[in-house]
Amino acid sequence: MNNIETMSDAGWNVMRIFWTLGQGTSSDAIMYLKRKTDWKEATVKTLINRLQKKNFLKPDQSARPYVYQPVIAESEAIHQNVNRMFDSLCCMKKGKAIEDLISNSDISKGDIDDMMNLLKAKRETAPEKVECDCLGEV
Amino acid sequence: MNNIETMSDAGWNVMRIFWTLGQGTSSDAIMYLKRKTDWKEATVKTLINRLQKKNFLKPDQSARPYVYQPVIAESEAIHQNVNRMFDSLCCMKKGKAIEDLISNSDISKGDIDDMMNLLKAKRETAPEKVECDCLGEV
DNA sequence: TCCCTACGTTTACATTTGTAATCTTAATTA
DNA sequence: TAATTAAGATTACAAATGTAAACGTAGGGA
Repeated sequence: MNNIETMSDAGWNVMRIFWTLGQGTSSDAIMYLKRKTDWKEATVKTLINRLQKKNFLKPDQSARPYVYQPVIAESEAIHQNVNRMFDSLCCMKKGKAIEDLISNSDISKGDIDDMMNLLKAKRETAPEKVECDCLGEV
Repeated sequence: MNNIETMSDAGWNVMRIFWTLGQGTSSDAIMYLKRKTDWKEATVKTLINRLQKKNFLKPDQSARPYVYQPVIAESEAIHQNVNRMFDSLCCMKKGKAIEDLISNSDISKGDIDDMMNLLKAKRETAPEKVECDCLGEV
């Protein structure tokens, strides 16, 4: 619920493995990460350790090798992550930033349809203009 | 063009002042930031300094107090920032992440319209499904 | 002209992160 | 059972970051 802890970039890549597998051992992570990074085994182990300390990963210690499971759902983590980043953007620029993301991302037809419905609804109550808030309260 | 340097969160908030003002002195930044943070003056000065070192801010030193100007455009910085973050997301989840952003952001009617047009065009060539790439190359 | 002060520069220091080596211990095999 | 190995834990260390104090100096006012 209240995960104030923030996930590092490197840690994020480790979590993606466990999110996708559902669960796994450290050697699973090491194996898959070898495909996309040139991290040494020790590096992955460190990352797994830090992820545990931050309570993003929980090991089942009843047997060895431990089987690690994500404590936080991927969708929840993504939600927190992208919104935290957007919080730091100028309000006025968020629309264009989203357009930029749409342009640069592969999106399935289904997701596009969902998005268009969402936008259609949102348009009803959308403001004419969103004001910049970069200079703080008036 | 090739700004490999990354902007810290705190630095980002300083840049927003100069982006919005176009240019300004350190006391401008200190003044406006006092409205949204409880940073000491010294903190803002440090941040300005680091931003210079990273070549995000350039001072006009022909007179005192220096007048600082952004070296990188806000739109460009936002572009780099949001796309870098999206690069770290699972391909398959990007669509939903954008929907999440749309839901949680104030967006003007104009931007919504632009977005819908963009989506309409994008839909023509959109894939049925986007595959997860979290486990690396096949 | 001299001092004060605002503002730029340097130094400080704890924490987080990237990246890894090493140590320890449980488990497997000879 | 002894030796080897795999994997978890501890230690390492530089760079970046958040946060700020202290220092030095040019320019304005007494």
